Amino acid sequence: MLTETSLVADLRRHHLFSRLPEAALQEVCASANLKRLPAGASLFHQGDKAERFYFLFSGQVKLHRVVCDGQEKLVEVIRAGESFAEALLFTGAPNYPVSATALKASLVASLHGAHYRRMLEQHPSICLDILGTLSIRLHQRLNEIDTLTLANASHRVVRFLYQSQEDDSGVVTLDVPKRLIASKLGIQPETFSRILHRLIESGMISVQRRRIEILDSRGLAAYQD
Amino acid sequence: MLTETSLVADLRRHHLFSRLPEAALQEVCASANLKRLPAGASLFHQGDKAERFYFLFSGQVKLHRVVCDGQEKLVEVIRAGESFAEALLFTGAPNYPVSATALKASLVASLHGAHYRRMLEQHPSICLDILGTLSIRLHQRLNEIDTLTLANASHRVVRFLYQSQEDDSGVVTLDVPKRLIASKLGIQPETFSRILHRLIESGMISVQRRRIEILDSRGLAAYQD
DNA sequence: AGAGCGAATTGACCATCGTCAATTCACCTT
DNA sequence: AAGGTGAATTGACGATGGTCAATTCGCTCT
Repeated sequence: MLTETSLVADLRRHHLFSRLPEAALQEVCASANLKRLPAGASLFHQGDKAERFYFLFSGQVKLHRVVCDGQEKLVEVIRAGESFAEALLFTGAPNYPVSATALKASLVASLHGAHYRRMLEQHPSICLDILGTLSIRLHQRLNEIDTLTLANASHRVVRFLYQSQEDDSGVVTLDVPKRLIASKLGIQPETFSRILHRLIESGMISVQRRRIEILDSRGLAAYQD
Repeated sequence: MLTETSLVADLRRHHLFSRLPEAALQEVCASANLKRLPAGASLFHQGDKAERFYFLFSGQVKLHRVVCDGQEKLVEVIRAGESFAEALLFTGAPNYPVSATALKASLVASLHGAHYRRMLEQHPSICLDILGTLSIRLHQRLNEIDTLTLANASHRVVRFLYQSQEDDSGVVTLDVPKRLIASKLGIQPETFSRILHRLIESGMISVQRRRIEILDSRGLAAYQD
């Protein structure tokens, strides 16, 4: 049960809920659970029965997969104000395709999927909005696949840096450990470290802790090996 | 303008149109163009203004991207009865993120996106169906990203073979040239050829032209290097 | 401030895969 | 049937990136 008005207001700002009539939102909140997760806590595991989806009020959660040889692969980092595991609302898939683990202490709402879905059927106009965001995610994935099939690791890192800078300021602030970035790029932490080093040596970037600055944007673009 | 009843019936079978009222479907057909493409013909290019989406009646179309160094990357092969480029109906993205080229002589309907979208707003219940298929695609991409980040090329090939066998029969029939498969897996044609060869030598599979048979399913599963 | 711990870095070595080139193969046209 | 074209294969070589191990760094907890 979700009652705090500031939290309900947070929900309201999300596209999954923004166009719901007041009564419908109340109903959603009534069937919601609030969960506090300490850093490192697991929310659900890949393969678990998927009945609920989530909204992150504060903190940070990672979605990740375990591939055959036990290696972990980062899929996405969820930030405050974002929902996750909502795609399976629509696929009818019975299990989570990823695991969710808190990176920092987090506050999440757990929502009942079937319940929300019934709500949606009564307010179908919202579907168009959701279609929009889902399509955008699809394109993001397409982009990621591009990155991963780009010939070599340097390409991927450079591309990652480009895509991660906020409003072309040339500044990239990593909000997760470097080894997770490496996992997302499909390379080893050692390789990631070495490539950054090479970029520093050639004067393209500078790195302090988790803050990376792009010094020579066009040089970087041309770097591509 | 699309009038042939057998073609309209084909459209009807597709989830984008199956639940449209008769009058709405008529209207969609009225604004449709029919196009014949010889093998190798281009339908649209990556970056082109995206106002139309497509339905493939017969033949085969590939969606592909060109990455920085001029290499081509296969994204998807479209088969008869499938629609494509429909995701951008909802993203509002102004340009195609991929190129479309006929692999075989093909017959496609070209549909006006904005027109269909207006139709959808009047029949919002269909959106739920579409949400379903879109979500499924999202999962497919997730799977593909898994495949691509799996450590080595052999893993990817083995995984590809598994996923491509029709109903666990152990038979995989490639419907595009091997070099395109290689491109989809993010490896070179030479590497693909060598890996298949290794699998043949160890008795895991047999290959005749484009027909691959999995002989030792569990051995293949264990192969993983 | 110091101890402890995981992350990050660095070095050395080696397997893997990409590249270039030559050859064979399959299919299509004449 | 012969010739031509692009795909597929095979070989040789080298660069790239993974693995293992040792060391340093940075943060947290006492």
